[in-house]
Amino acid sequence: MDASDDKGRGDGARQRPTINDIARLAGVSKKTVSRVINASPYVQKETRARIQAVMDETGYAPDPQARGLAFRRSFLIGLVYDNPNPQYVVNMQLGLLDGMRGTGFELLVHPCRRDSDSFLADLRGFIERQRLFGVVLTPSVSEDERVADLMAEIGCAYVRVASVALDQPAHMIETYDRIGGQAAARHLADLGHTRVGFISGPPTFRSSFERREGFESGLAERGLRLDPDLARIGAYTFESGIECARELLGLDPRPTAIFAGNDEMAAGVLQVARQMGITVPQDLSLVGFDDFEIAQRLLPSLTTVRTPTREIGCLAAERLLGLEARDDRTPDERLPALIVRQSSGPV
Amino acid sequence: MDASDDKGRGDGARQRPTINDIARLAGVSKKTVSRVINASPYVQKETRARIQAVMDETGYAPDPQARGLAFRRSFLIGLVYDNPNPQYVVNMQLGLLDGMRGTGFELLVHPCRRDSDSFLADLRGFIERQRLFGVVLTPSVSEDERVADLMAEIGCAYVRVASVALDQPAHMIETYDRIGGQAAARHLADLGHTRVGFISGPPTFRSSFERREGFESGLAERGLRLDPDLARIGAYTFESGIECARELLGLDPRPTAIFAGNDEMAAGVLQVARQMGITVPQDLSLVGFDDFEIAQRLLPSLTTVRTPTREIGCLAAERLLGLEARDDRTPDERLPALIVRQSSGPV
DNA sequence: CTGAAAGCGCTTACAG
DNA sequence: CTGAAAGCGCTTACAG
Repeated sequence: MDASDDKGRGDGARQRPTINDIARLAGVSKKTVSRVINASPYVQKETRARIQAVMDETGYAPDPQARGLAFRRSFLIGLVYDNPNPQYVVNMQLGLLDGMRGTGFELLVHPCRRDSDSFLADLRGFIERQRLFGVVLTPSVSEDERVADLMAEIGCAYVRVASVALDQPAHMIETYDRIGGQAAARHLADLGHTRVGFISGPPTFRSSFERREGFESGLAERGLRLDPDLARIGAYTFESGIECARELLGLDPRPTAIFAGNDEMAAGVLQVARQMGITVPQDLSLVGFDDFEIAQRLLPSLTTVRTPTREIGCLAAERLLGLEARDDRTPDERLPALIVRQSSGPV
Repeated sequence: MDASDDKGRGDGARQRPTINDIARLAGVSKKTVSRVINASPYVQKETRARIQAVMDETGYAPDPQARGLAFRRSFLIGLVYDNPNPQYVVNMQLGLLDGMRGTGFELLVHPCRRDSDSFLADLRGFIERQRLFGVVLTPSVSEDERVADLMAEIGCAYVRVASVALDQPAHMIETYDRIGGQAAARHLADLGHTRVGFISGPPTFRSSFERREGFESGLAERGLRLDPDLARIGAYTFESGIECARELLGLDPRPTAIFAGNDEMAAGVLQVARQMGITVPQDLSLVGFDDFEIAQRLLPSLTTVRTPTREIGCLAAERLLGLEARDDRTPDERLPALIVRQSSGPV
């Protein structure tokens, strides 16, 4: 087939130019065009400019499937997750796409269940079948060493998003949840609370531990400690928040403040408080974690710790693709930050 | 390269078998293997069995990139959406993946902004660059005729998910929002409400119109009509729900029931009611639409209309891939259904 | 029902 | 710095 065949095709979908068309129009071999596509330094400046001009004029874009076949590796990135929170998932996807913009890579989604018997086999099949360029792993998949081992074994690039460094820097984006827990503690201590309750996430999430550690260290800074009688283990779910809140708010004396490990559980606490006639923030201060949409929907609106998930996703994509030179953000923008709303106040 | 080269590779990642390996092991040409892969009828029964056995033993899976290159079409499906609700997006993705399971197709996500100047050009680039097999369009992208025209022009398979038939059956999955609106009206009328308010979504979503039409027809069935003074136009957002609720609940006499076009706006209504000292459901009955997670988090929990988004997504994928023969669901499972909770009661 | 040849649009390995 | 040949793993078009 020759590019001159193009004329006369009446189907409206004009044939896309190929590397051969560009080579012919620019008067070079296709190997030289290939060098321009792949940013090889071994192309004379004028030759490069001429080829680039032809590519621009014709709107040429290399075919990712053909390139992938020759490279033995696709231009696809997989997002592997088992996180149940839709807002986290969507924000992460948006962030990854931010980081991938203009690269020609595309995003494949792969929700999964880590407790499934076929979890690892499915994941392996997904990656090998598509010859993925790499994957981004989010909690709790990112905290599973079997997954990291699998990636190493099959030679798949990966970045783990987790609350703390679990791997070499090249494979990690940290969310520093500990700092968020610390901010919550300082906030409550500064409001004068001394009898503070805590509801953690489940032990299967590393963030549960990190948020607690941060909270305890923040209290310690202010000369306080977390009374073990005021600590409960939840499951990051609304229902578990309700359950733990019933216990904590049934104590006598009860805590004057509660830090919940995430917004969902904080919403449960708020509901129990209301049912028990405990007014927030007058009788009880409440702080959550995540700053998902629900935090603004609650009445009173929820003081919480925001993790910039979209920004984290962007960083993860950039790290995976080796694009971080273009990163001009200050480090602070990716750290958890306290958002003060109506649910917290002085003792 | 020969398959016998495989031994000795020490990198742990054993070379995948190719169509040539299968052909050699089965003692046939690769064209015949190709026929088995593509379920061609022109293969002798025993030959097919022998080839299939070799494929099973070796764990052979055809390379989608190589197949895609030869087919001039990838094995990728795109989800194109501009829906702002994370739960909708995630459920839709899960449903699409349900419908694609076992087919070898994968899901690419493409969030977009319909109001962007480059919206159509970006979409076209995305589809052509990846040579997508097809796309699933959800509201409000699915309601944009320019998009349908573009798909026809570039010859891309597509399925539109929308509240009402906007296209030929092969390109449509309907969600029948009208039926949901009707169910809400019947419910409120049966509870004895005659002075009912309505808050619609924005005119840019076809569902706004359909839900209202259904609501009006449901009222009409019970000999009631929607008083135009009790109707407001919202934007499917929490804030717009608050705004419209302030107006409706400030009327004298005020409505004894309100049907909000979605759960987000219903959450806004509930907040205003609470601030005004109006008790739900004693002083005001409230019904939403969607049954997103927030419906169960509210106090009182929200009576609402559930659209089975995940099931709809599964159907959309099956229609796109031509797999509907395997559909054994009853039609009713995909229809909107009223979920009665605490926010609605007798006048 | 089966196969040898050519091609999909790129890159690698080699040569100059 | 540039190019001709062979190959990536499949399918199409043709022949038998």
